[in-house]
Amino acid sequence: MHLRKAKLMFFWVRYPSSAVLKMYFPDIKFNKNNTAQLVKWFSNFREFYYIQMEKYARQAVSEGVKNAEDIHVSADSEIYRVLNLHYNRNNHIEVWRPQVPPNFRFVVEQTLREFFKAIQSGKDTEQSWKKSIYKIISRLDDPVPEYFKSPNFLEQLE
DNA sequence: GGCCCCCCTG
DNA sequence: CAGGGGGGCC
Repeated sequence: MHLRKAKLMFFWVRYPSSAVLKMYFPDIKFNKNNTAQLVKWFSNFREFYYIQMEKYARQAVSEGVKNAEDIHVSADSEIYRVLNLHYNRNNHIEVWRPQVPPNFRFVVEQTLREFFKAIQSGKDTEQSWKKSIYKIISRLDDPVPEYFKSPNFLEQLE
């Protein structure tokens, strides 16, 4: 399986269905096991992502940020660098293609704001308070570029 | 049953 | 990241 490629896909999709994943790994002969593994990878990717989001959102609250709208994420933001290090360790996208999709920055910003609002309003004390946030973020997936289907995708990363 | 997702571990 | 368990949905 192609872990690096899967991680790069995360910049576009946080909740890809197994059907979509299969389309973007045309060179893989899927079976129950590797399909479950790929799906599991994204689950793990999301966990890392949300852990970081909660961490930075709480940091914003402690720093006295008043409104969620005051939270801004740019390529220079620490959170952005942390995420890039995790999903794009060798800056494959930058060197090979123009850039990380602009919408990813937006998604991160939205996620931070949602966590911030939940924490600030004390909803983080409720049972499964993250569920509603997950639902919102799940609607922000973008189409994965066609070039991810290229048989030479991984080679082009080198 | 089968498929997903989340949670918690190691 | 992989394993295993719990719970929801069809």
